[in-house]
Amino acid sequence: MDTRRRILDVARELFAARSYAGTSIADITGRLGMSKAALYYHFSSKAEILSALVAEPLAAYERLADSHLPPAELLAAVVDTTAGYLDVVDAIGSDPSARAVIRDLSRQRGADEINATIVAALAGPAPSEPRRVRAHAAYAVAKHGTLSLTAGGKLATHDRAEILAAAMRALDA
Amino acid sequence: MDTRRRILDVARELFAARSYAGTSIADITGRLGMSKAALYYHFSSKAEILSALVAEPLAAYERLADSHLPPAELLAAVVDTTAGYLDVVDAIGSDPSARAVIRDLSRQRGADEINATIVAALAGPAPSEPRRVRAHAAYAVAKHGTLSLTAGGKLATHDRAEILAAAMRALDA
DNA sequence: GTCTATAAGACGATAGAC
DNA sequence: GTCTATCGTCTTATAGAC
Repeated sequence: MDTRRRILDVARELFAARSYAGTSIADITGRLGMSKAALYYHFSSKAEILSALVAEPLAAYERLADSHLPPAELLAAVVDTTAGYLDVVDAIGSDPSARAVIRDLSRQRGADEINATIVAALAGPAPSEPRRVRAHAAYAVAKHGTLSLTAGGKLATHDRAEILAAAMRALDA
Repeated sequence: MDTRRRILDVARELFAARSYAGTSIADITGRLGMSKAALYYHFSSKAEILSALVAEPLAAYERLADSHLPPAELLAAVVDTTAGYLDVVDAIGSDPSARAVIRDLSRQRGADEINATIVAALAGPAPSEPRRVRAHAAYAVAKHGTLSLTAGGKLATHDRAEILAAAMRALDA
């Protein structure tokens, strides 16, 4: 059962470097020193590896979208969720081939729709056009700011407070 | 010579939807109703299609990184460059397989390094840790905020002013 | 659980006719 | 400038032995 984890770790790393479509099963098993058939004992398809990788973070973002939290708490939750699943968000959140596979994985809402829901929650009901723009800006800070800031490492407490404050300033004119 | 443009248009669209590695030459020619051999009359390889697509926007970001503009002007230039090459940035800027190919295209600085240079310019010389965090936040607004805001369309003048103001607020505590 | 071997097809790219 | 046909390789996935 530890082999499963090792496969997922290597897959995440390679998907981040070469994308899902650009990574072959042989690439993964080659780095692990095992045969392709051995991998298929643990996973029934390539798509299932991706699915196991994204299921948890995707569900977390989905809960956020449905949380009805006020803007300040919602932004904090976006920062924490992004930091918490940093490696997966980095590896797969920006890979079109992975996103396409996830969409076809019989899932109702894709990542794009979840993002849009969160931005709408930040903007509030019947937002003015400037307010809508500021919601996009704040979400960009909370998600991509956190990502690029903590590239590779962990999010320190004082950095968390600072990025959250920046997101709030972007939201409130 | 118009055929070349039609190929690039379809390639950009498919790379955005399925990534570079996830798009085959047959996918592109299939949508254009031409044979694979016909495409290879206009481009000598798949990588050359990608290269033709990204050369101009990549050079534009590189000029920005070397511009030594003060923060306010630099952020405005990032917003305008991102909006100006919206479709390409969207299609390829977030695709790991494309980024890997571009890196191997005998180019000195990759996209990651260019981004880091711009963030460093925003932070200024010998920045404090909070200032460094704010530089990441401001760049996230200027790039990803602009991207998600104008998804598919064009950046309106008043939206441009609003996102720029949000980026400046993120930068200055 | 892991191996070797292989099926069945998609892939990038080319040859040569028109 | 575009076609059909094909080369050699890589791909996902499986069969069957250990």
